[in-house]
Amino acid sequence: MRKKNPGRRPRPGNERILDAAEQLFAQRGFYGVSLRDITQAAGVDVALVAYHFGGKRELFTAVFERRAEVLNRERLELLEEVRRAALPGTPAIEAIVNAFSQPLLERSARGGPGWKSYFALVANVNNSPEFGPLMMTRHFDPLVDRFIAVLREALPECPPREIYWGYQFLTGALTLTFAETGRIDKLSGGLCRSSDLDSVHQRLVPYVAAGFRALCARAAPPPRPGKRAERRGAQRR
Amino acid sequence: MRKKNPGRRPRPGNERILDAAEQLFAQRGFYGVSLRDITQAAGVDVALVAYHFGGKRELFTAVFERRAEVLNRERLELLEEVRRAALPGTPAIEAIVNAFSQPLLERSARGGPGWKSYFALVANVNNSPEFGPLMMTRHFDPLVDRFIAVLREALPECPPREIYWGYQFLTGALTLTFAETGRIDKLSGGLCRSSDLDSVHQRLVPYVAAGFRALCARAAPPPRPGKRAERRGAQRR
DNA sequence: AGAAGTATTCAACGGATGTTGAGGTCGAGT
DNA sequence: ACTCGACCTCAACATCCGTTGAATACTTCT
Repeated sequence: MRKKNPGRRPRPGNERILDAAEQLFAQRGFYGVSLRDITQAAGVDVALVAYHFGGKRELFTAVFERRAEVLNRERLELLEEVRRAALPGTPAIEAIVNAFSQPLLERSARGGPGWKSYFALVANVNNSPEFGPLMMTRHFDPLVDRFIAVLREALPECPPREIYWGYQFLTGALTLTFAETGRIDKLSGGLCRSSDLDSVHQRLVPYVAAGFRALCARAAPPPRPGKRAERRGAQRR
Repeated sequence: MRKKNPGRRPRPGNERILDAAEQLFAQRGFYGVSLRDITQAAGVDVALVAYHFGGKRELFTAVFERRAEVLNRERLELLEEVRRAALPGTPAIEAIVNAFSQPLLERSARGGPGWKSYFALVANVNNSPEFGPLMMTRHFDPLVDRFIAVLREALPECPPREIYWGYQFLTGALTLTFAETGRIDKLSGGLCRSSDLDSVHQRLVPYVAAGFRALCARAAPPPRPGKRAERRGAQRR
């Protein structure tokens, strides 16, 4: 299993296929790309896909799995670190949300074009009724479970249901961000740029943290049962 | 072998095609569905697509456009009504967000299967780098501009940029909701149901409103120079 | 009833798709 | 020197794709 590197072709065929597939799948989805598109972009023969991966579907999941493991390990470590640092108390919501989203945004912003494509692909998969439930659940649920457990520790009076919904909204916001469709660029007349993931990160964390707190406040109204406050804005922190 | 109209054909061919295309496109995206899939589901001949719409692409946009107009009119009316009702002041953030999302969630929840598919399709398009910028911009931007203008009136001290980001997060959360992938059902062990859009609505509004306020607070820290002054790199406008 | 126009079907086209099997190249192990 | 197995190419397959033009059914108007 030696890796020869004849300068012409810097990476072995299977990795070149994964790279090309990553970019194209992210751009146009599973059905929008043909194996010939992929192998032509990778500079290899069509049949290599069957040889290395078995078929188109397996290639798709291989692309998806390639980076998931590294990612989840890093996020889990960061989460546990945040949790330990806060002992004997519990971390701030901001810190938890940060541990969840920062590794993603960091890699999408500065991890190179492969990572950028990868997150666009994840965004695609996450919103797909066909692939979402299968692939996201299989590769990300253990991490998400842990993340939600820590959130529950940090918000002990908040019904779990509220935390799940809060997580769903967080994921949605993140997902659209990763798609980087450039729509907000046009909408804002250039004031915001989809690609400016640092701006996103600075804002997403407080946004989501405030959202979580609002959900908790809604579920457990203040101890003093005066008149029903209805939907007035004055939630206290 | 002849299908001679068993029972009845309640709708003309072009609408049956639109209905079938709506459902299938929502499920598997533009490239994941063939014209034969669609016309077979609609019970008509393949060639009818070319006759009525011109081609597959045009059918796709026709599906997208069909419900956009009605929807935007209703949302705009609701928004203006909310604005008028608050005069001479400005509406609460909650009311504005509600005017934006309630017509969507209401129709997805109780508008019938066509509407449900439609929103899943919009979710798909919104996250697509290929179709998103074109189709969303063309059909929804005027409404979004108006919505953001009202938000700016209601948050006069908030830099516009923050409002655009807040809107982006709102759209992302809404979009994932419409996809109804069922993932949160599994994650929560049945505690939450993707299809329970009333639960979503009750929670999305306070979540997003709190998020907007947090963004504004972050951009314009309180006038009292207390402990929070150390945030350097602040974005003054 | 007949003409006109619209709606729908039929059959076929060239091309693209995913997959397959047989063969080729090349380095490593014996 | 020879084999072996990993990696890759080539050519072909059956099928499906979107689109097209001509033929047929149905409606409407006169």
